[in-house]
Amino acid sequence: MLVATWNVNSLKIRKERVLAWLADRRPDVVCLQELKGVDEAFPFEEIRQAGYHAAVFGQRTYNGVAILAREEPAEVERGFGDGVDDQQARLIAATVAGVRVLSAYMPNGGEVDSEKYEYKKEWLGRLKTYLERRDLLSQPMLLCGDFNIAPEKQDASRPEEWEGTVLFNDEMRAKFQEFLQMGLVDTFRMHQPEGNFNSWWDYRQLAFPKNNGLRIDHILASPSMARCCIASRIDREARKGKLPSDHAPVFAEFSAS
DNA sequence: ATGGTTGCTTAGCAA
Repeated sequence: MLVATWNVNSLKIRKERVLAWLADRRPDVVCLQELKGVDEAFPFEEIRQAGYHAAVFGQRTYNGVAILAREEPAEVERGFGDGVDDQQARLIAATVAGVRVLSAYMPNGGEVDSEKYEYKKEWLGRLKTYLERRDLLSQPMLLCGDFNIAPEKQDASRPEEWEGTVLFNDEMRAKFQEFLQMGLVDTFRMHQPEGNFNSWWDYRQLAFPKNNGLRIDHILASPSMARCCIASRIDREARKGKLPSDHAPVFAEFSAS
Protein backbone atom coordinates (compact mmCIF):
# COMPACT_ATOMS: atom_id res chain seq x y z
CA MET A 1 0.00 0.00 0.00
CA LEU A 2 1.43 3.33 -1.11
CA VAL A 3 0.36 6.25 1.08
CA ALA A 4 1.02 9.95 0.41
CA THR A 5 0.44 13.22 2.21
CA TRP A 6 0.40 16.56 0.38
CA ASN A 7 -0.42 20.11 1.37
CA VAL A 8 -1.73 21.34 -1.99
CA ASN A 9 -2.31 25.02 -1.00
CA SER A 10 -5.70 25.38 -2.73
CA LEU A 11 -7.17 22.40 -4.54
CA LYS A 12 -8.97 24.77 -6.92
CA ILE A 13 -5.66 26.10 -8.26
CA ARG A 14 -3.86 22.76 -7.96
CA LYS A 15 -6.56 20.41 -9.33
CA GLU A 16 -5.01 19.65 -12.72
CA ARG A 17 -1.61 19.13 -11.15
CA VAL A 18 -3.06 16.80 -8.52
CA LEU A 19 -4.93 14.75 -11.15
CA ALA A 20 -1.79 14.42 -13.29
CA TRP A 21 0.21 13.43 -10.21
CA LEU A 22 -2.35 10.77 -9.20
CA ALA A 23 -2.24 9.27 -12.69
CA ASP A 24 1.54 9.15 -12.64
CA ARG A 25 2.33 8.08 -9.05
CA ARG A 26 -0.77 5.94 -8.52
CA PRO A 27 -0.84 6.02 -4.70
CA ASP A 28 -3.44 3.91 -2.88
CA VAL A 29 -4.21 6.53 -0.23
CA VAL A 30 -3.62 10.29 -0.30
CA CYS A 31 -4.04 12.73 2.58
CA LEU A 32 -4.55 16.29 1.37
CA GLN A 33 -4.30 19.52 3.34
CA GLU A 34 -5.12 23.18 2.69
CA LEU A 35 -7.93 22.58 0.23
CA LYS A 36 -9.07 26.17 0.86
CA GLY A 37 -12.60 25.42 -0.30
CA VAL A 38 -15.98 24.19 0.90
CA ASP A 39 -17.16 20.60 0.40
CA GLU A 40 -19.48 21.72 -2.42
CA ALA A 41 -16.46 22.97 -4.39
CA PHE A 42 -14.57 19.66 -4.11
CA PRO A 43 -14.07 18.01 -7.55
CA PHE A 44 -15.65 14.67 -6.56
CA GLU A 45 -16.44 13.69 -10.15
CA GLU A 46 -12.93 14.24 -11.53
CA ILE A 47 -11.38 12.49 -8.54
CA ARG A 48 -13.76 9.55 -9.09
CA GLN A 49 -12.80 9.38 -12.76
CA ALA A 50 -9.18 9.27 -11.67
CA GLY A 51 -10.06 6.15 -9.69
CA TYR A 52 -10.40 7.51 -6.15
CA HIS A 53 -13.08 7.89 -3.53
CA ALA A 54 -12.86 10.96 -1.31
CA ALA A 55 -13.73 11.85 2.27
CA VAL A 56 -13.70 15.63 2.60
CA PHE A 57 -13.77 18.19 5.41
CA GLY A 58 -13.74 21.54 3.65
CA GLN A 59 -13.76 25.15 4.78
CA ARG A 60 -14.12 28.48 2.99
CA THR A 61 -10.83 30.33 2.35
CA TYR A 62 -8.63 28.50 4.85
CA ASN A 63 -7.66 24.98 5.92
CA GLY A 64 -9.68 22.03 4.60
CA VAL A 65 -8.48 18.40 4.60
CA ALA A 66 -9.36 15.23 2.69
CA ILE A 67 -8.52 11.56 2.27
CA LEU A 68 -8.48 10.01 -1.21
CA ALA A 69 -8.44 6.24 -1.53
CA ARG A 70 -8.84 3.49 -4.10
CA GLU A 71 -11.46 1.93 -1.88
CA GLU A 72 -14.26 3.83 -0.20
CA PRO A 73 -13.15 5.38 3.12
CA ALA A 74 -15.28 4.07 5.99
CA GLU A 75 -16.21 5.46 9.41
CA VAL A 76 -15.33 9.01 8.43
CA GLU A 77 -14.87 11.42 11.33
CA ARG A 78 -14.41 15.16 10.91
CA GLY A 79 -12.62 17.19 13.58
CA PHE A 80 -11.74 16.14 17.13
CA GLY A 81 -15.29 15.67 18.39
CA ASP A 82 -14.05 16.97 21.75
CA GLY A 83 -16.73 19.57 22.35
CA VAL A 84 -14.36 22.51 21.77
CA ASP A 85 -15.91 25.29 19.67
CA ASP A 86 -13.51 25.29 16.71
CA GLN A 87 -14.45 26.42 13.21
CA GLN A 88 -11.18 25.33 11.62
CA ALA A 89 -11.32 22.22 9.40
CA ARG A 90 -7.95 20.65 10.17
CA LEU A 91 -8.54 16.95 10.83
CA ILE A 92 -10.34 14.11 9.07
CA ALA A 93 -10.09 10.40 9.83
CA ALA A 94 -11.28 7.35 7.92
CA THR A 95 -10.65 3.63 7.74
CA VAL A 96 -9.08 2.36 4.51
CA ALA A 97 -8.03 -1.28 4.00
CA GLY A 98 -8.23 -1.88 7.73
CA VAL A 99 -5.98 1.10 8.52
CA ARG A 100 -7.18 4.13 10.43
CA VAL A 101 -5.88 7.07 8.36
CA LEU A 102 -5.72 10.63 9.69
CA SER A 103 -5.18 13.67 7.47
CA ALA A 104 -4.13 16.60 9.64
CA TYR A 105 -3.25 20.22 9.01
CA MET A 106 -1.58 21.48 12.16
CA PRO A 107 -1.77 25.22 12.83
CA ASN A 108 1.23 27.21 11.58
CA GLY A 109 1.44 29.33 14.72
CA GLY A 110 2.13 32.75 13.22
CA GLU A 111 4.77 34.16 15.55
CA VAL A 112 6.13 32.64 18.75
CA ASP A 113 4.06 33.75 21.78
CA SER A 114 1.20 35.02 19.59
CA GLU A 115 -2.43 33.95 19.95
CA LYS A 116 -1.93 31.70 16.92
CA TYR A 117 1.03 30.01 18.59
CA GLU A 118 -1.08 29.30 21.67
CA TYR A 119 -3.74 27.80 19.41
CA LYS A 120 -1.07 25.63 17.78
CA LYS A 121 0.01 24.24 21.16
CA GLU A 122 -3.59 23.68 22.24
CA TRP A 123 -4.36 21.94 18.96
CA LEU A 124 -1.40 19.58 19.33
CA GLY A 125 -2.59 18.76 22.85
CA ARG A 126 -6.09 18.04 21.58
CA LEU A 127 -4.63 15.75 18.90
CA LYS A 128 -2.69 13.82 21.54
CA THR A 129 -5.87 13.40 23.61
CA TYR A 130 -7.74 12.32 20.47
CA LEU A 131 -5.16 9.59 19.77
CA GLU A 132 -5.34 8.37 23.37
CA ARG A 133 -9.14 8.44 23.73
CA ARG A 134 -9.58 6.42 20.53
CA ASP A 135 -6.74 4.06 21.43
CA LEU A 136 -5.22 4.62 18.00
CA LEU A 137 -1.71 3.51 18.97
CA SER A 138 -2.85 -0.08 19.52
CA GLN A 139 -4.24 -0.48 16.00
CA PRO A 140 -2.99 -0.02 12.43
CA MET A 141 -2.97 3.79 12.17
CA LEU A 142 -1.25 6.48 10.11
CA LEU A 143 -1.11 10.11 11.20
CA CYS A 144 -0.35 12.02 8.00
CA GLY A 145 -0.13 15.70 7.31
CA ASP A 146 1.46 19.11 7.47
CA PHE A 147 2.70 19.24 11.05
CA ASN A 148 4.22 22.72 10.69
CA ILE A 149 7.08 21.34 12.79
CA ALA A 150 10.55 20.36 11.60
CA PRO A 151 11.32 17.71 14.25
CA GLU A 152 15.13 17.64 14.21
CA LYS A 153 17.96 20.10 13.59
CA GLN A 154 18.82 18.25 10.40
CA ASP A 155 15.29 18.92 9.08
CA ALA A 156 16.25 22.49 8.15
CA SER A 157 18.69 23.30 5.33
CA ARG A 158 19.66 26.50 7.12
CA PRO A 159 19.07 25.78 10.81
CA GLU A 160 20.67 29.03 11.94
CA GLU A 161 18.19 30.99 9.82
CA TRP A 162 15.11 29.11 11.06
CA GLU A 163 15.97 28.54 14.72
CA GLY A 164 13.45 30.19 17.02
CA THR A 165 10.63 30.38 14.49
CA VAL A 166 7.23 28.71 15.04
CA LEU A 167 8.28 25.84 12.74
CA PHE A 168 11.67 25.19 14.31
CA ASN A 169 12.29 25.70 18.01
CA ASP A 170 12.90 23.66 21.18
CA GLU A 171 9.27 23.81 22.29
CA MET A 172 7.95 22.48 18.97
CA ARG A 173 10.65 19.80 18.77
CA ALA A 174 9.57 18.69 22.26
CA LYS A 175 5.91 18.64 21.16
CA PHE A 176 6.82 16.42 18.23
CA GLN A 177 8.80 14.12 20.54
CA GLU A 178 5.65 13.62 22.63
CA PHE A 179 4.06 11.87 19.64
CA LEU A 180 7.10 9.63 19.23
CA GLN A 181 7.06 8.87 22.96
CA MET A 182 3.49 7.62 22.55
CA GLY A 183 4.90 5.00 20.17
CA LEU A 184 4.40 6.70 16.82
CA VAL A 185 7.23 6.28 14.32
CA ASP A 186 8.45 8.88 11.81
CA THR A 187 8.36 6.64 8.73
CA PHE A 188 10.68 8.90 6.73
CA ARG A 189 13.50 8.68 9.29
CA MET A 190 13.04 4.89 9.56
CA HIS A 191 14.54 4.62 6.10
CA GLN A 192 16.63 7.78 5.96
CA PRO A 193 17.96 8.38 9.48
CA GLU A 194 20.60 10.95 8.57
CA GLY A 195 20.77 14.03 6.40
CA ASN A 196 18.78 17.10 5.46
CA PHE A 197 15.60 16.64 3.45
CA ASN A 198 12.88 19.20 2.93
CA SER A 199 9.17 18.92 2.16
CA TRP A 200 8.33 22.65 2.15
CA TRP A 201 9.99 25.70 0.62
CA ASP A 202 8.63 29.23 0.99
CA TYR A 203 7.44 30.84 -2.22
CA ARG A 204 9.51 33.90 -1.38
CA GLN A 205 13.15 34.74 -2.02
CA LEU A 206 13.85 31.84 -4.39
CA ALA A 207 13.72 29.43 -1.48
CA PHE A 208 13.23 26.34 -3.68
CA PRO A 209 16.06 27.02 -6.17
CA LYS A 210 18.29 27.78 -3.20
CA ASN A 211 16.94 24.71 -1.36
CA ASN A 212 16.15 26.77 1.71
CA GLY A 213 13.45 24.55 3.16
CA LEU A 214 12.22 22.45 6.05
CA ARG A 215 10.87 18.93 6.51
CA ILE A 216 7.48 19.65 8.08
CA ASP A 217 5.20 17.12 6.32
CA HIS A 218 5.17 13.70 7.95
CA ILE A 219 3.67 10.23 7.95
CA LEU A 220 3.73 8.86 11.49
CA ALA A 221 2.86 5.20 11.93
CA SER A 222 1.50 3.25 14.88
CA PRO A 223 3.79 0.34 15.89
CA SER A 224 1.92 -2.30 13.87
CA MET A 225 2.12 -0.13 10.74
CA ALA A 226 5.73 0.85 11.34
CA ARG A 227 6.64 -2.85 11.33
CA CYS A 228 5.42 -3.19 7.74
CA CYS A 229 6.76 0.14 6.42
CA ILE A 230 9.13 -0.84 3.62
CA ALA A 231 9.98 2.53 2.00
CA SER A 232 9.58 6.28 2.24
CA ARG A 233 10.50 9.30 0.16
CA ILE A 234 9.76 12.93 -0.56
CA ASP A 235 8.45 13.68 -4.06
CA ARG A 236 10.63 16.70 -4.74
CA GLU A 237 9.81 16.59 -8.47
CA ALA A 238 6.23 17.60 -7.65
CA ARG A 239 7.48 20.93 -6.24
CA LYS A 240 8.95 21.88 -9.65
CA GLY A 241 7.44 23.46 -12.75
CA LYS A 242 4.47 25.73 -13.26
CA LEU A 243 2.10 26.58 -10.41
CA PRO A 244 3.52 24.25 -7.77
CA SER A 245 2.29 24.01 -4.20
CA ASP A 246 4.87 25.27 -1.74
CA HIS A 247 4.89 21.70 -0.32
CA ALA A 248 6.12 18.46 -1.89
CA PRO A 249 4.18 15.22 -1.34
CA VAL A 250 5.64 12.69 1.11
CA PHE A 251 5.28 8.93 0.56
CA ALA A 252 5.38 5.86 2.76
CA GLU A 253 4.95 2.33 1.47
CA PHE A 254 3.65 -0.63 3.47
CA SER A 255 3.95 -4.34 2.71
CA ALA A 256 0.69 -5.39 4.40
CA SER A 257 -2.87 -4.03 4.76
C1' DA B 1 18.54 47.47 -1.35
C1' DT B 2 14.00 47.80 4.88
C1' DG B 3 12.75 44.19 -0.55
C1' DG B 4 10.89 39.37 -2.03
C1' DT B 5 5.40 35.03 -3.22
C1' DT B 6 1.08 32.98 -3.63
C1' DG B 7 -3.95 32.39 -2.84
C1' DC B 8 -8.36 33.96 -1.34
C1' DT B 9 -11.09 37.78 -1.43
C1' DT B 10 -11.63 42.15 -2.31
C1' DA B 11 -6.93 45.63 0.69
C1' DG B 12 -5.90 42.71 4.00
C1' DC B 13 -4.83 38.30 5.94
C1' DA B 14 -2.55 33.88 6.10
C1' DA B 15 1.18 31.04 5.13
